[in-house]
Amino acid sequence: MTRRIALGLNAVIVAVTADEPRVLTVGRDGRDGLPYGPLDPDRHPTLELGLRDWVRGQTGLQPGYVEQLYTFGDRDRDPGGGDRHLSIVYLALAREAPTLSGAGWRPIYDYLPWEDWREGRPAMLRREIEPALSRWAAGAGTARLSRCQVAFGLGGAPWDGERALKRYELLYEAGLIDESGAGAARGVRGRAMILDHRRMLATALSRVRGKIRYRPVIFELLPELFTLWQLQRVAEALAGQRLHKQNFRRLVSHGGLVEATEKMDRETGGRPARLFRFRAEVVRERPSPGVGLPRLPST
Amino acid sequence: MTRRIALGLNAVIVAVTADEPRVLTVGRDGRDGLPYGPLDPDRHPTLELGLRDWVRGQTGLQPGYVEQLYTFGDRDRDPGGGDRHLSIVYLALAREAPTLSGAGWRPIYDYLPWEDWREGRPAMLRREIEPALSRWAAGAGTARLSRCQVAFGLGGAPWDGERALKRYELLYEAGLIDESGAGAARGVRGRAMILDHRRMLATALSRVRGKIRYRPVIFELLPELFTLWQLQRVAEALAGQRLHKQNFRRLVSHGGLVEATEKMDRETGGRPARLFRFRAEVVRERPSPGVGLPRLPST
DNA sequence: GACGCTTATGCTCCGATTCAGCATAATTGG
DNA sequence: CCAATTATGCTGAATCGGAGCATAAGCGTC
Repeated sequence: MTRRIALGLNAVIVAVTADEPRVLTVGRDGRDGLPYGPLDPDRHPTLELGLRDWVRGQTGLQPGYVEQLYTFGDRDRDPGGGDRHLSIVYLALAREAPTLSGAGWRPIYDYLPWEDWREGRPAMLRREIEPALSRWAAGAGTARLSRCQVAFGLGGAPWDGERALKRYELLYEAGLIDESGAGAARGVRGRAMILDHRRMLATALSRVRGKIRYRPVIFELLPELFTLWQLQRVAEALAGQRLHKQNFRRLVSHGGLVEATEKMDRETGGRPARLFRFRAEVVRERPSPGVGLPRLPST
Repeated sequence: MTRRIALGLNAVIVAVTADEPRVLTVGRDGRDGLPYGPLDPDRHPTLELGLRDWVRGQTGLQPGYVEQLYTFGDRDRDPGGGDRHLSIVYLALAREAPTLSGAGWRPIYDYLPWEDWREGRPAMLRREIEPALSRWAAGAGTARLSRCQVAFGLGGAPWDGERALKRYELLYEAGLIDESGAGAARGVRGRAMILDHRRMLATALSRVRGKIRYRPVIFELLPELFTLWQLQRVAEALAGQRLHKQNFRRLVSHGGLVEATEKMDRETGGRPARLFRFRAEVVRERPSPGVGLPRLPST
């Protein structure tokens, strides 16, 4: 035997444009995939530099913020027999910019539509996902049912945006995801990706939703100057839920996360909005500065 | 050229005994290291199973809770020339148990003594670390100084337990850590480990301190039944700081994290303490149940 | 220019949570 | 019985987060 190990680098590059969170994808065989390239021990002194190298080459983009997300290496992700394929996945935050042809920005919620609660609870949850999960959990002990309830906020449990990965894994395990091989579900529960790239996306969404609460990473997605409404729309896009406008303003301004400038934005349609900028000093004042997202009570 | 890639698995196994957080180490060449073994693509269907396999073989331990921590792969961690060494590091939580000879439990704060604030601010911070960092930051622009202040809670910034990794990295970068090669500091700033294993430990400490806030993982370190005082001591040991007793009790009990049993512990020396157990149902009621640690105000 | 529409922004009220300390209960060892 | 020790309950101040009202400042229409 003695299979060899192939080590790849993947990037989940996130941007928010037109109030929509998007991920940078590259087309492959007519299906979507994430930017990818093998680690080259000679050319890449660090993993992160290797990743940036591949991203630049495949998409033309040079993201600012990059952090390691997870390393996927289970055997069942190998395409055929032969080598064992591991992938070290990074999360990157960027402002949307033109890309090389072949790459493009796609709404994250095209792939994970049940995660977008901004227009209320997605109807597909009740119409498709809940019945299917019920069938899957029926007669399989209470553990499975309980996992479904916790992940999807059923039976009195609250919906937690940060459990996006758990939800994806449950749907996958239940055979409701294209990638799991059950052709019957084809196209129904969100757009598919190659290999386990959609799982990577779900991992990234979970991480981002958690992270914006306690680290000011959201400003990586915004221009230097922005209105509080723009900031709120980006936070809502990532969190997948609406926020209370006045309270959001108070939290970020009283929290010292932003500071007002003299400039105004007159394109709002109503009263002009003041332009703000990120206050980098906040990390010296508070232990975990981030945008306050509400902990939704139960459904 | 064409260097090959060697893929290893490391475990940071944490337990708390006698009010002291400990890590499981194995001796190598008279120095401490973490349990380690190469990934075997044939024997290990998943990374986690591979890790558990190595841990059991080297220490005799079978930890309950395991999660992936980080993948280290920068070139500068390779011992000599030749292959590129990557390591996928896992965090495990366990109850302390006897181990095979060669392995043993060591206090985490032996390696990272500046992280233990339970007896007040460690004197070494003012006596050794602050002066050395000042010298290192002097004349190197404000960015370096600012990083030191944020990481170590200087100049009005608060001390944040979760920044343990940032602190270790700063000390390393400043040449104040044995492992960074500056022999002058030998033994002064905590016990050393082989390779970059102390960095892995710092990563694990950061993760644990963050995680106990919003996931009930702390119960992995406790027996089935425990008193609230035992629970608090474990939380204090990990957080590296003292907590207010009455409030801690109220947070965990009113928060639904634990439930009282009929049993009592009479070994307390004073009034017997009620024994509690973890309430697993709490994850269905609250989005992020964990033990409440105070966000320390500035120093 | 008055009016209505839209968006921005400031402020209040209230309930929940957190912080700090006091008070009381139930043991043990003299 | 008393003092010491530990567990546990409770109270009041301070803070935070949630929901809404009120006002400001632009636009277009008549």
